[in-house]
Amino acid sequence: MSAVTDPLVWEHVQPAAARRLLTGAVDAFAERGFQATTTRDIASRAGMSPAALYVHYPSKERLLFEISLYGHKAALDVLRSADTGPTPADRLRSLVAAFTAWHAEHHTIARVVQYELAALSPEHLAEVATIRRAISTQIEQVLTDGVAHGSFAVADLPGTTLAVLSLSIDVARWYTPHRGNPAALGKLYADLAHRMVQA
Amino acid sequence: MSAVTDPLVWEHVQPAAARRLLTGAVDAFAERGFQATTTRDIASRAGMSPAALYVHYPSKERLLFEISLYGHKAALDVLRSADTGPTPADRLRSLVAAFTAWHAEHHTIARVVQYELAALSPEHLAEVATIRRAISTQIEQVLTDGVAHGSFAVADLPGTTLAVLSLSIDVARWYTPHRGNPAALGKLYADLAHRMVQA
DNA sequence: GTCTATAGAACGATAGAC
DNA sequence: GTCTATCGTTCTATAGAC
Repeated sequence: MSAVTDPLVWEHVQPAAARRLLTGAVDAFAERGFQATTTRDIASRAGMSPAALYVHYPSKERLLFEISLYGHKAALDVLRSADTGPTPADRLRSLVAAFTAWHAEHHTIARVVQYELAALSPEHLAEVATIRRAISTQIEQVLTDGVAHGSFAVADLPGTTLAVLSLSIDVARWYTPHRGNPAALGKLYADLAHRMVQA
Repeated sequence: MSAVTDPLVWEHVQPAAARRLLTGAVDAFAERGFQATTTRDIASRAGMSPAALYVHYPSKERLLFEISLYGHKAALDVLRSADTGPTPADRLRSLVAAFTAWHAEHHTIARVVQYELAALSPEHLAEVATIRRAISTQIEQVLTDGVAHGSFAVADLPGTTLAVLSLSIDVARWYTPHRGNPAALGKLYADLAHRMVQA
């Protein structure tokens, strides 16, 4: 079962018809991009006529926003839950493993989250940008703590924060299920990120 | 002067009208994506009517292909020229510094190269895929050499190759000129990549 | 080689029946 | 809440004058 079409992921979307449209939109946006996806395509993936979409969503952009907002919240939740461990090194490894595995496991949602920001309205973009800053802060804080603790050596804090995030985010670009499993990839990337900052 | 609109970069495209269309297309594709860009937009950036585009290019996709093919060749050339140094560590640092700086300096071309592959025709995609494999091989070889030399410790060779490439490629997603200069970013990333694989 | 004009198709979104 | 039908717009690409 694909992570994207896993109904548990979108259980909070009601009624079922709205959920079918939303999961169809995730698959289509991830596969072809927002601009190349037609409302007819989304509706037909949900087994409905083009007009039925507008009963549940006022526009194609609103559908994108619902996906992007939920995806950003889910990614931030994953990071906040993973920020545990006795040392900064343990916390960083846990953060990177979880964030990377999420991008692999949910690579279709992640692709929409990371690569379709430009298609959002200015208001909707501002809303997800707030969450993006919180995600970045979560990584930056553990690096700061590691430097204070003496276990990390970081010459450029904002630059290294961005590099650690980059490593996980880029997974959404290339990942397909046949290219390794999310947990193993998370472990590898946790190791690589730790080595990047180790004193 | 923006790297993209630097006429020296596209000097080989003749006549000048074709070059103006091509640089307009690079800017538009990088800014809005291939699907969201209209032929009218490209033509107006070149100061021409929509119809004039078709005197120089048979389709919008062909314009994308010319940009993507040239961009891939330029990226591979940068890597091949940078693969120098007495030790694998020196070579890796030089490769990552050059590849990263290229993605920053030419971030608009790089964005088209890395994020618009899905809009290419199957035949054109196959052609650039050949170059992409050569790019990947260039990094993988130096990692292999470093392991044989005893200076690198790499648990997962294909996974680490991809991670090193990811770090540079993702620069195209977020880079703007106000976020640091390409050479400094290249140095930082060379250091981070080296630490990722150091024995 | 550039223009104006437009063909022909597809798009997002709406109207109104059931 | 779903359908069929379609509105009004916009798109890629072409025709033909200059």
